[in-house]
Amino acid sequence: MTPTVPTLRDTIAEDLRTQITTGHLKSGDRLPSEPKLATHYKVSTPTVRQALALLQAEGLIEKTHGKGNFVRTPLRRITYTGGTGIPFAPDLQTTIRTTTVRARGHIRTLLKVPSNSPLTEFQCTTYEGETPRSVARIYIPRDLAPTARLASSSWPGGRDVDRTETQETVTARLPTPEEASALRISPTRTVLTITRIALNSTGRVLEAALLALPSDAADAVFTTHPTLKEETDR
Amino acid sequence: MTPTVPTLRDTIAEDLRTQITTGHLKSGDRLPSEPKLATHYKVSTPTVRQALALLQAEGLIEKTHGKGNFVRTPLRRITYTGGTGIPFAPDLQTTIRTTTVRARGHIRTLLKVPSNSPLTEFQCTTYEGETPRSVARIYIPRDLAPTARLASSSWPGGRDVDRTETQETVTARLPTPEEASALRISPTRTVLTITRIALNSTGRVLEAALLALPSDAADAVFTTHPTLKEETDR
DNA sequence: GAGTGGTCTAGACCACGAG
DNA sequence: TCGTGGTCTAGACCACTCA
Repeated sequence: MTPTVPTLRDTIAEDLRTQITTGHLKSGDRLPSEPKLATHYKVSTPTVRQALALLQAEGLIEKTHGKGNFVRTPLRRITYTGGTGIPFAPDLQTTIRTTTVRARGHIRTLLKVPSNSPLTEFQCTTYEGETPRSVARIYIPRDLAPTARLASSSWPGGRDVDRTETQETVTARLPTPEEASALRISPTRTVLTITRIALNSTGRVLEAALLALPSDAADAVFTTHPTLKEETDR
Repeated sequence: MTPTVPTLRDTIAEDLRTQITTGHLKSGDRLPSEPKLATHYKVSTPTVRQALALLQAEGLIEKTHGKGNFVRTPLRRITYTGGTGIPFAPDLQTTIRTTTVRARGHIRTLLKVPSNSPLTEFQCTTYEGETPRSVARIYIPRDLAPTARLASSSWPGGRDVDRTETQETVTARLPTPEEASALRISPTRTVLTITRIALNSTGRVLEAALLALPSDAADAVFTTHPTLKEETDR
């Protein structure tokens, strides 16, 4: 059903796609310029551009204004592991900026703290070489925040306090302009977002974290060992 | 930095967006036709269409060939809860088709079974009224599959066997053509995919599940209660 | 300055939905 | 049949990159 006739842009995209996947066009290669592709395929440039937009959405090519269209070097996928701090992979560097902010809006709701109560905000960016691979904002009530050992390996709001539960919500959406520029991706490329809150045994929220990762090169992995409660409460 | 000048399509999209969010245009309303919008904004129709494409990507409007562009009735978000069977929300109906297939390719790797070993495949679609909200393919080695009680509330591969670990990988990507038609979404709308495997205490894979949900109306929630092992192994 | 992609125009024709 | 959106054309001009 719905055997719709492939459009010109689809057939052009399909042709380029096979050239890429068969290795005819290699990683990092520059594609012919758009006018050249247009004359080659005997179509107008907008049609070529629509085909390229498809390949861009699939993550196969990268467009750079003034330089050309390039076969995308496949990014190694990075993995966010549930319950941990920030995405992890070998050879990732992380920069962290720490500021103090006042609780408001969504963050306040997540942390269940009064309005304007002081929070420590960690702005984390993970890099692979020069390429940003994830951004995170982590908020911790200031009376819980570690102060002097940010450079240590232990994570803020981490394992030294009793942390009994971590709730993580995963969604995909278009990036905010800030996220797009921080990750250096096009505003049309979706990001995988993770909203995480950590609770202690009294139900107090120890931490709220908002993470964003380019969805075409990121996975989030969660491993659950069912507890007795989960086994019985249904 | 990068205070790029907003383009025509951006300003048009922004105007329509505020009209929608302020309630000027209500849920289900038909937008003026594209030529009318073009004359109203004093641009050409392709420019209007680019603006509409942005709103479509954001999930704010729905385009229907031959009928018009409509403000999208915001879909209630559905939630997939980590470790469970399929997405859940009130008033969701589920259809399940069961077949027997032979293990091969990716599925075989996930289940760690020999090639061509028999599997029971559950093809699940979750509906909210007439609207499909999730699709799932669940594979279980046939010797583990429940046979006579599919209609019961217990889930295949479920809690009656010792299931000690569930690993779930969450990604976002463009839907396959099959997923797009099954979910009745445009092939350009990303889906949130969940790949889940369940292990028993011997490490045997009890189940492999592939789920896909439209990412603009779905969340995946994972709650982890750290075990002693997780606490200590770092 | 040469070459590239980004934006936009002002049309054309086709395909779909509904009366 | 009519109005709608979908596809496509053949240009124009601007903005960016690099030599």
